[in-house]
Amino acid sequence: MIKHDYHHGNLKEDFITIAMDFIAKEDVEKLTLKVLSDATGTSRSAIYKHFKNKDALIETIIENGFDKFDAETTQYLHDESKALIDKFYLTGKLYVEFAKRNPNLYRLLFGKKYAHIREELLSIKDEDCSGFAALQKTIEDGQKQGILKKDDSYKQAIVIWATMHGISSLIIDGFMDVEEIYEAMYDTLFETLLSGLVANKVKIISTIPLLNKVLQPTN
Amino acid sequence: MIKHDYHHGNLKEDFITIAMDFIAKEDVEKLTLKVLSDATGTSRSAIYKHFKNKDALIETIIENGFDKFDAETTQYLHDESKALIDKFYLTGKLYVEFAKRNPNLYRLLFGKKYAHIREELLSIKDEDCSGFAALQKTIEDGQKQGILKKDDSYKQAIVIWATMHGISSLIIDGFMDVEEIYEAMYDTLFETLLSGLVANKVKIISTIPLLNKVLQPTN
DNA sequence: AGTTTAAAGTGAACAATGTTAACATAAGAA
DNA sequence: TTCTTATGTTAACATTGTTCACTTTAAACT
Repeated sequence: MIKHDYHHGNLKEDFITIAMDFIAKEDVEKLTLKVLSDATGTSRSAIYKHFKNKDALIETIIENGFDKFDAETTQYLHDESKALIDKFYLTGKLYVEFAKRNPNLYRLLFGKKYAHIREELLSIKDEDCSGFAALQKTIEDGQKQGILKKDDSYKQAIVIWATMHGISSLIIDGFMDVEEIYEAMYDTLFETLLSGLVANKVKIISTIPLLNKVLQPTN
Repeated sequence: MIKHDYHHGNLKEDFITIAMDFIAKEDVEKLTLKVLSDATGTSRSAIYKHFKNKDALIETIIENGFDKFDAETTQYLHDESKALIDKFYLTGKLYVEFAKRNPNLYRLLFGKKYAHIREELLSIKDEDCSGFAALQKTIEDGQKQGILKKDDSYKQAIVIWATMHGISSLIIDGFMDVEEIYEAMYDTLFETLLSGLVANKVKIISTIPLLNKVLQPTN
């Protein structure tokens, strides 16, 4: 008679940790319940005592994923020691690098497959905590300081987001030889993007040499 | 004894047509072999006489999909009756609208899931046929005409592509109330993007009022 | 302490999926 | 006509998520 380890203790937490670790390495499609039961040494159906179904686990992963994403990408937006323009440059870089470092998680958070779960989560969460709101606020600061064109800050935030999302997606979905081209590509992209956002005839203050060189008023 | 319809005739073509039609309406994930066998009135394994496996069918769909994509998005790049700037504006709009009209196909063509198939296909195909090459050539024309900044045309093409891919993905993957915001959003995005690409002190010729208003030299 | 109860495990079974193998039929070439 | 081959069929398989009836154990309540 086999002695079973009933009452594992913190099985729920283990499932979450294992799932997060798995997604750090492989696509969420390959995360099966068998992977989880094998890793925890439990039976295939043990997980159903802790999550309603697989989607409920994914929901937790997405929740944790957004926390991780916010923690790793928004820091400069709240860092008042940084010049405003630099906030955009550095935050954008953190964004793309997060996607590069966590391609499977990024796809899980921003892809279509689990959009229904994401929407449910984001509708519950306090929207003011999100990175998007912080971005929008930074844009509004830029407008007040005369650095950015006075325009709908929501639209401008979307423009910036779409650009970063686009380059991130192209990179992690296999359209670019990442290590070769990434650095130069990001700078070109950022220059182009910001040229369209900054107000004319304003001297840009930045500690990043590239930005000083490129974004000075032309007249 | 049931009379079976052996030798369907053009079953392979039917599978392809049905699959394309299916993806026009639903996600490729839901395209199962059962869907195909039911739709053709054949057995579950009939498809294996025409395709090595499911991936081989998907490969055909992707191939057809790229043909469709090129046919529906690149027309203005070769239309010499259009002003150069308008080519970008109109092509970008066709791009986003293709994604909006064919979200499932767009995701299939540009997503990660079948990237291995896409890469195999694109490595075989003549690269000069692709829309990207046409975009790059148009950029080079713009540089020669002094309309666009003289820079690496490959990088500039990536910037434009990333921007359009980004906004398209955000829209079809559920981040925007599409009908509400799309038109205005696209214009803002395009203005911002193009401001960063055009050469300064050059009068832009366009038949699109928006572009005339926004992109004139400021001095 | 002893009993009850509920939480947290187990294994067997389901239907749906892609896939393969053995078999059946029909069409065309010899 | 006969043989071969293309093109179909059915049955079976492993893997997937999921449910159900059962078992065990920790803790709560006399």
